[in-house]
Amino acid sequence: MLDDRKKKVLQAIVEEYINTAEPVSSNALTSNHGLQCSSATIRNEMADLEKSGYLDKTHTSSGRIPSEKGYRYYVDELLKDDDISLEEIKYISSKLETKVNEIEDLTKIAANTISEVTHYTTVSIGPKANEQIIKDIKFILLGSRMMMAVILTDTGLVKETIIKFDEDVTEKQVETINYMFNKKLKGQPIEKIDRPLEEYLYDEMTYSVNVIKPIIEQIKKVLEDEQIYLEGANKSFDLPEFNSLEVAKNFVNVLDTKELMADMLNSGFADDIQVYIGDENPKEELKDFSVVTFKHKVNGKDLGTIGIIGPKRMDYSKVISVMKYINKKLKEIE
Amino acid sequence: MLDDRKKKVLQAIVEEYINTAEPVSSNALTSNHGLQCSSATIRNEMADLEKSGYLDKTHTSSGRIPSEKGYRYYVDELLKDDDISLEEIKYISSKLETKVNEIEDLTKIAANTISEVTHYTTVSIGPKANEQIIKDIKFILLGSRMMMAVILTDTGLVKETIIKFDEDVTEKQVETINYMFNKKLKGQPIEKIDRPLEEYLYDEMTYSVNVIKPIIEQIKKVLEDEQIYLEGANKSFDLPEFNSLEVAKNFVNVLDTKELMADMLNSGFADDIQVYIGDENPKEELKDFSVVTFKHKVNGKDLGTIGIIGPKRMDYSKVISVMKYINKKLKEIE
DNA sequence: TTTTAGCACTCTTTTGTTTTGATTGCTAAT
DNA sequence: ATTAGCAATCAAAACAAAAGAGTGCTAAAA
Repeated sequence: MLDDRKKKVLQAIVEEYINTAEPVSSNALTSNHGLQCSSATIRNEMADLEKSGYLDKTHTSSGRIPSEKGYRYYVDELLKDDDISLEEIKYISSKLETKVNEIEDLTKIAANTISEVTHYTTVSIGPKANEQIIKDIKFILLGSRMMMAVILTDTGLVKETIIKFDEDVTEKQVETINYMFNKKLKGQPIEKIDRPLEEYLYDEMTYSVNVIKPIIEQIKKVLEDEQIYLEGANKSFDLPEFNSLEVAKNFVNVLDTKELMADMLNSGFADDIQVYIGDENPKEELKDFSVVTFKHKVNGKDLGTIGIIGPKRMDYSKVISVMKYINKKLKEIE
Repeated sequence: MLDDRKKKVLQAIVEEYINTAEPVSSNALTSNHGLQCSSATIRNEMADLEKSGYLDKTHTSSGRIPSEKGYRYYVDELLKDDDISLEEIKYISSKLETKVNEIEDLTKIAANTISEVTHYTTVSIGPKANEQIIKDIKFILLGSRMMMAVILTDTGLVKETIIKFDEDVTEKQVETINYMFNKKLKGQPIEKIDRPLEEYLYDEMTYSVNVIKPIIEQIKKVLEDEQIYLEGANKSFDLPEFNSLEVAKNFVNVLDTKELMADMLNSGFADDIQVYIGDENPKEELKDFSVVTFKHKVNGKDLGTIGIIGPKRMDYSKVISVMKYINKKLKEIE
């Protein structure tokens, strides 16, 4: 366990490094940071902290930088989670008051707001339909061989898709389809749109496979479809760590890989805020970055996930404060 | 006017520079490129070409690189537009055979294919609704205060949107709305959904402003909405010009600015392929890049636009060949 | 008149060396 | 337990020299 002064030193180093991106020297900590001792004493403390793995050196005679263990300790034990100004609160509130017609948009707006307030890159993904309960399905004929299906869920999610057919479909058929789908699916979870349902419908209805099959297929497809939204990719490029071309390239690569982003946002089951520091990231490609994710849930139902990607030297304090505040606000809206 | 040998020299330099990204020396051109003369002669030709503005030097004793005028001449006069292999043709064809339910998807697939074949970053934007003719509008009640509007146009474009109300809306009202909108709009261009229509509807229908207003507003909003799709942002980072942090940063900035991308894709009225080299770009921010855009049109109706963004040292030959082929293929599909 | 060989000159790139300065770790004094 | 003092360490900056690639020009050859 770290004694009080060690905690203070560690905290000071983490915060200083987050601010300056430069290794922190023993001297730098004597001036402010409320440490009442000489640089020599701090040097001793730093040596200890390094021995226990909380700090790293870039070379023999350099100042210290936090190790991943150091960041972790900081996030778990030393963090302030109310690092948010009145202006920021006002700004966030006003942004979240935007009227939205689709709940996905709320997640997008939240992600956009987080990116603006924290100056980090965010990614977001809409609600996962799978867990939701079907409230209503509507089929609308848009042409002789084209139909739209609209699925409404208990959380207010609306998913619609166009379905095209190789043969004509009549108004009458659509009515039956409407009736049958609703009879079987209303009140059921979305994953009930599956193979057994398809078989059942083949039996019950006299229409050809050419009608039922595309409907099921297309609905499944649109429900699985995970659209990723990116905000402020350019913001990261102003950070000094992105002066290394390798890091910058890696970053663009990561952002460009939609599957990776989706996996990242879907990993972690927690309802709340998750912090992944460097190697803690489930994805190898993210090992040089820190990721903070937060799932927007209501009654255990996923309404979308937002992730911040930044350097390990991320301003965790600010990020977590902002996320907590937004989380609170979102819950109020529901 | 350039004589034959000068053309050959210019072409060789452009192509060599596109390949190697290094200033081209007089010596490099003697070996291959079918020039039957010594390096001294080539040096003289190069000096001439530089004097006429087709070539630049990076410093006094360096080889030459094409100037923007040089690239322009190359694109206008020296380009081969059938620089496409059998494998590429096969690959493109197979990709474009993918069944799509919405025409926007076709543009996305084409953009993705172009990015894969050329290894450049592409951006794409869906069809502009404005110019299209309304074929049908459908309103579907999704709840007591929620409605969906679906607009179908003559080119097969389908746009749908959710509209929420502050008061209850009845099935009966929806029927009237359906009737009125279709009566006024069927066969009309989409821009007819405007203020005069709104006024007319206020007069004709007895419903409150609270119903008509959100419908018109939301429909207008969704029709104006321009979603930009990005493909292969990471590919550009493998190019040597992106070793300059400034260029890389600029590039990410540009891609991140959706409005800029939209403007870029919307600029230029031509039906066909447009090449913007460096300063020719209508947007200042793109002056270090070359952009090739291509509008996918059928009967003069916009079905989406695709843009390639890359270094000025872009492989115009390949890019234009691929675009031409894809353009041809797309026309076949319609 | 056009082409080419030859060579001095220019400028970048690379490599090596020295200097500077920040910061530590350790020792001995407080 | 803390601190002042100082040698040791190492990165980064500044400087210098050498190497190499390529041109432009001149004068000879075609």
